[in-house]
Amino acid sequence: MNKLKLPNYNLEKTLLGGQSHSWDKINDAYYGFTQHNIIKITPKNNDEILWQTYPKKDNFEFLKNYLRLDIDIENIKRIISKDNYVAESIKTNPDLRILGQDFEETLLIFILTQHKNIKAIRKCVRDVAKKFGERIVVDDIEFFLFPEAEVLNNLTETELKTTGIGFRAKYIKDAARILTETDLNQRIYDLNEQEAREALTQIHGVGDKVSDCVLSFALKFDNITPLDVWSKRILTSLYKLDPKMKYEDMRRWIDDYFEGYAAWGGHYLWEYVRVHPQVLQ
DNA sequence: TCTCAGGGGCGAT
DNA sequence: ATCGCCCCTGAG
Repeated sequence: MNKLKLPNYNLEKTLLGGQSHSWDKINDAYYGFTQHNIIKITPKNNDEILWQTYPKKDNFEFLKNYLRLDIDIENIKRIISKDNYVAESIKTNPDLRILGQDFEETLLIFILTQHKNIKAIRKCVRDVAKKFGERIVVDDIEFFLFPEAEVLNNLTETELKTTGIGFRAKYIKDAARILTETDLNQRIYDLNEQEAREALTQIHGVGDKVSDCVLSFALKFDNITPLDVWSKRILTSLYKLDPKMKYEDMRRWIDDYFEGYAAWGGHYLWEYVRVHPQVLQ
């Protein structure tokens, strides 16, 4: 295991919160899966971690990028502390972070999240991994990598549906096809916000919300936060926005409000009301 | 056992 | 611009 100094990083809220569905906490350690590796992180002494990646060991470049170790969290918290709701959330969820997850994995998984609750999402993501992903054993625990687009692309819609993903199967199929047959996977990193969104919404089954999940949770657009039903409730109920506002106008509003850090401000609010839905009353 | 809604998006009006 | 429906799963 490698040791890393990691003060002010809320592993619990960051890894087990709403931006990733790939982590489990088992005996005080966090285990996560991607399309390429299993990551184990064990908190130690409050301000450091022990970590390892499998099967390719010691992949620090991956970890550094995934945890976004270069972020100045204090500065961001200062910028987004605009009101009591955010301040309260920072207290409730101290040092919650935004991750830099893999593009392809994030896209595929958030396609699966449509019209599901968190529990169902976690189950169905694991079902897909278990059925079509590579098995890796760490600490005598069985994990599965999330399958690559190329693997999914070679499956029929019927085969995909054996995992219980229902109408999302044809969406996964179209995404897998585009990821396999085009260079989107490389090109996406050179695109600006508008171009990236256009490229993503070309995929059948990917709309505003899912593409914003990808922009925010994978592509590091710090000014974008996905506006799902909960975020919309927050904006209309707490911030008195008109419920009939178009998605695009709400997105512009929250981007402006958090001065380019909507990914962070929006996520602090989202985690807060998820734990305390009564504040929306 | 049955009903119902759930981290959206599509296709028909 | 609005609205029913999509396939499945877990909660009540």
